[in-house]
Amino acid sequence: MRLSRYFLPTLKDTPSEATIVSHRLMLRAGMVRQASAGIYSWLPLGFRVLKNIENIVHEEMQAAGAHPVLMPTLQSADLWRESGRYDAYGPEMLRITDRHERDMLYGPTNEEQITQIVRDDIRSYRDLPRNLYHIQWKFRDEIRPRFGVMRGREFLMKDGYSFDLDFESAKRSYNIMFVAYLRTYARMGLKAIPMAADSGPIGGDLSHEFIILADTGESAVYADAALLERDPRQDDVDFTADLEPIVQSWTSLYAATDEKHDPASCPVPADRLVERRGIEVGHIFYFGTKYSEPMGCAVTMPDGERRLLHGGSYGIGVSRLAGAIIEASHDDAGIIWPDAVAPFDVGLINLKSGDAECDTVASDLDAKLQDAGVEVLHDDRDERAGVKFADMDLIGLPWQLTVGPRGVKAGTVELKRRATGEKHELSVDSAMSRILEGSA
RNA sequence: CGGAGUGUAGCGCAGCCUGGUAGCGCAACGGUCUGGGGGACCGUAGGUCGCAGGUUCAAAUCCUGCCACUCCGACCA
Repeated sequence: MRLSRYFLPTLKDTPSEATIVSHRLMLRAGMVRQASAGIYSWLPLGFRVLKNIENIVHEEMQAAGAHPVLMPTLQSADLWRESGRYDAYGPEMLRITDRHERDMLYGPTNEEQITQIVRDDIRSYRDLPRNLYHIQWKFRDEIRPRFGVMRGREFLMKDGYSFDLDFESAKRSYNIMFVAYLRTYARMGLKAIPMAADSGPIGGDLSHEFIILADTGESAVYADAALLERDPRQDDVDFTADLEPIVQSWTSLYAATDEKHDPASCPVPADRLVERRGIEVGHIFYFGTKYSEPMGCAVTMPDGERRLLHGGSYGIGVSRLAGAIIEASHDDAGIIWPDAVAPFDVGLINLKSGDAECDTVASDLDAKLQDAGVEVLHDDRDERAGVKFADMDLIGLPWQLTVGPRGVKAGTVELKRRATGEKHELSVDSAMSRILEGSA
């Protein structure tokens, strides 16, 4: 992509409304613009990040056996009256009336909608278990939206729902999502720690929040130091096997948000207890028959018995993650994207746009990288070097490749790794191979 | 919803107290010189001062009401 033809409105000054770093950087890097309180437009660069996050979520959900669907943003109030939540949900739910005076609502979540779908079309125990999910915009009319996309009113969420015959099987579904979440966050370059959470009025101890650590996080978290040192990656998981040992290996170590943490009863000795800041990027819970009972969601068993389904729901804040990743990964100059979610792999800087030799070398490199499957943002603007370097650091692409008259004469280009700042003068070929190795 | 603020050019801000020609920096546009970490100079363009009403010869400035946005608190992916 040639920057001269792209839409990347970067800012030198920080808009005054932004106080936390991810919000500032998302505005400055031209990723988002605020439409109104807690509601954002996503510009090309931000949209690419959002899509990358979505893709990882899709891949991991499907690897774990969940099936993608797409449910509407607008739902019927009658459906929510069935579960009793139309009245239970407070002013946080945006209520709308259509031209026929029918009560509608902009979905803050989709338990009712998915339960209706399953109720209508899953009739036999043979059809279970099932796990359906979608990635769709939600609206919650937060009392006070803030922190940019980290706590917007409109936000993109992956919400998934499992349906099982009994607790045993529902617990298996829960474990699958637990492990899938670990994998999902790890792939984004994040260390997300599962922490015991309140599961609301129903459902014992089966609820976990996934928290990533960031100095600017909104809530304090307390954890066993051993937990923070764990490598969150979960490679080669066999989702058909018993996942309880993996889940246990995480949940057996103490971790709690400040709401749940009680210094008096904390089992971790002081020297091993670590206090950090965290951002919630996911929440999973098992809720049994909370929705299937009032909404009559049941299947027929071999002996003819009608059995209510046991449900769980699983959320990932997709748009929040874009901000959360920046909170966890940035420096004074700007964003430092983990490779997997970066909007482009390489920022190619032509220092002397208009110079025949530089133009040729840069264009060739651009083409070669693209042929090799590398996504390139090619800064071919007629700007001064400092502007280009500053913009490139700001938007935080993993690799920066600089083509300038000095290097062109010597037959080299400069390759910089954004995360470390490490720079090397290399031949075009070895720069290429470093990038291909590094991003593979 | 309680508390505290802010609305003046695309962005960052001054001017308001003490009413009298609407300003600065950056960005934009044209040009000259430059050219490896946000360069310099010359020129141009851009504003119903959030909206409505009031006071006054005269309102960005004083008064009233409304709206929007931000920050702190309780709530949430």
